[in-house]
Amino acid sequence: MKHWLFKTEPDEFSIEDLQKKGSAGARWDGIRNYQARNLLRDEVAEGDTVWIYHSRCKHLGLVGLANVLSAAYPDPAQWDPESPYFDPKSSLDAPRWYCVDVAHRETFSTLIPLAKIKRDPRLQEMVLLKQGRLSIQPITEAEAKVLLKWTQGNA
DNA sequence: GCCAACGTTGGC
DNA sequence: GCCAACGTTGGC
Repeated sequence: MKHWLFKTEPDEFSIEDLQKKGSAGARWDGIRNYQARNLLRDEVAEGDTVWIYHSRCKHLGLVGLANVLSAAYPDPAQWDPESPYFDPKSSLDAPRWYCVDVAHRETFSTLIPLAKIKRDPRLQEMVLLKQGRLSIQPITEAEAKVLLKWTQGNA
């Protein structure tokens, strides 16, 4: 059971939006970066834990948890000419982009700010801090333990 | 909203 | 297959 960090811009799709989807969850689509795609397609599994991160907004940080409902499947948006995620170079027999379904589990009563993560010596190796521009990224078991401690009593 | 960093595209 | 131009991400 792995831990992942999924970034989202709350102006586009926030944890509140995810919560409104209930147990049916939401399709996490529109991933158009090969490194993120490879992680989604090859490593993200049903039952994994997703830490939702709000990026490009006033309150940057981890805002809650979600469950992965399905292993990756081809993102239908890549074949929809009306979609902003349409990719004319992707064919039906060789899908280029993948997505997963996730369901809201919990919203933290107080977010874990990016600044707090940056300050903790145990979290300096987080992909979040090491590498920008990656919207799907792994969180190690040790990192997750630190983060989980911070959420205790916050649910 | 700015802009640095970085991934992608496409001409050569 | 190089690399300049371009587009996007994402913290500030």
